[in-house]
Amino acid sequence: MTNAAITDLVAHGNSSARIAELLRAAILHGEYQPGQRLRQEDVAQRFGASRVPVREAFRTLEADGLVTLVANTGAWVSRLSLTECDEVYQTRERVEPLLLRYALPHIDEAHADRLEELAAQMQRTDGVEEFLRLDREFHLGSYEAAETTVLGDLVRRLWNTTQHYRRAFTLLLDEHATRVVHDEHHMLVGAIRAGDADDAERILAGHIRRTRLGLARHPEVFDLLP
Amino acid sequence: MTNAAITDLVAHGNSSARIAELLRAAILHGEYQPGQRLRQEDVAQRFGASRVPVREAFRTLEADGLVTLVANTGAWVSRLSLTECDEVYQTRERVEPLLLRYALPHIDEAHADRLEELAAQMQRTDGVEEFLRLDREFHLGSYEAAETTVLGDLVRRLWNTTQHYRRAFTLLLDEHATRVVHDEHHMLVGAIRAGDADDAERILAGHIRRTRLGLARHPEVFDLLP
DNA sequence: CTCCTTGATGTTGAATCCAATACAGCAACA
DNA sequence: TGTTGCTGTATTGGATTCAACATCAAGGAG
Repeated sequence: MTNAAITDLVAHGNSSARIAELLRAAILHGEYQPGQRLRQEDVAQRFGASRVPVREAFRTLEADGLVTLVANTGAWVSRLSLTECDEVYQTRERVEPLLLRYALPHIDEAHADRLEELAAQMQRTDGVEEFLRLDREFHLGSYEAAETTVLGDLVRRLWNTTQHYRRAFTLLLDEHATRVVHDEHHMLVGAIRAGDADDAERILAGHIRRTRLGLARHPEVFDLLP
Repeated sequence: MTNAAITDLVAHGNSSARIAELLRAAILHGEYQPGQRLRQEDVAQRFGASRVPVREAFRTLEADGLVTLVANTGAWVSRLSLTECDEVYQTRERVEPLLLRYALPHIDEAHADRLEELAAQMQRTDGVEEFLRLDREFHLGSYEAAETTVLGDLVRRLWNTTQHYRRAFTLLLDEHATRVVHDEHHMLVGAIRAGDADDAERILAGHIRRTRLGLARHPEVFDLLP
């Protein structure tokens, strides 16, 4: 979401749900960094509300894993350790292939074309932010057709918690690694087109696993973060 | 948690976290049924607090999947459809074996003995509530040693969302099905003792899958709920 | 010089009060 | 008779106000 879009929304009606949404976007966008303290008063002022709905928004984002609350003390943007990050990736490795399986039968030709186009765009871009956006759109886009309730939310949450670490990690990708990533994206589209759920699951699990192992080999990623 | 324990806690200091905890326990204990409306004023009175911390507790439980909030309208105890329930079980089938794998290397002899004892107790009991309590203690107990943060919470949440359905489903188990469940529990302890992660994963996944398929064969479970 | 106590200050947490919204019941009309 | 519009009431949502707690700095005792 762009900053202009955020500002637009501020003008409209107030609600803790709105604040949660905007604050989530702001955190994912990198406006607040992991470990940074969130003062109720500041956030309230920023969104033109009182502290009560802000506290409710904090509770929502806490459950999303984006904010860490400590009673009588304060709120911080969540900060994952290397092991926690690894844990999230291991979980994603198990869960996302299942979600893709749910989505598979509902992905039509046009949808697959769109995914392929995203993969191609990703290959052409140089910007890190652009890459992150496209990658997110590609993967979450491939799950979009799934008619699930809990599972979809769960996966989105896992993505959100690692957003900052994806950004830092992307900076460390060498040419070879990048090439493999792109190859896997195209293979994934192929399996999706063929409607081969087992194959798609295998490729996706491998894709996530590769990222996880890459992350484990580059613990310095965590030094790039504040 | 017993009702007495709940009442004890009411007397102590107030906080939205405390209310969330007590309300969670009350819902899981069956005091509030799926689909039942939760009025802020009622809950506030019950726990001797004002509506503000209750609203925060609602937000927490919403993220837990126990409460469903509709803006400007109200809060209800979450009610899962058959497909949603199936979805949760499919997710558990993927995720819990991973958590068990995390726990496995930290389970010592004494811990395994305790699990075996729980499995044996479960075999001896006739009461549904007792069975549910022991089953929960057995499985979550087997994960207890895992030094995880997100994954453990995630699994606990999945268990919570299906608590009412587990209760209803247990009532429908015939003698044969019950026997298979007990067998699998003992096989699981065996694999845990042997430290065989692959085998333990396989058994646990099958165990959860069997329950899921049983649930799918007995859609009348959902008629037992209000 | 170090460690503990003690107060000042800022921040969080909760209660009360007020506004806005949804809902039920009733009435008027086609 | 069924539908639509209106009004009163119950309930939720948010702002303000006040209390409780944590943090930090300064000062005093060992």
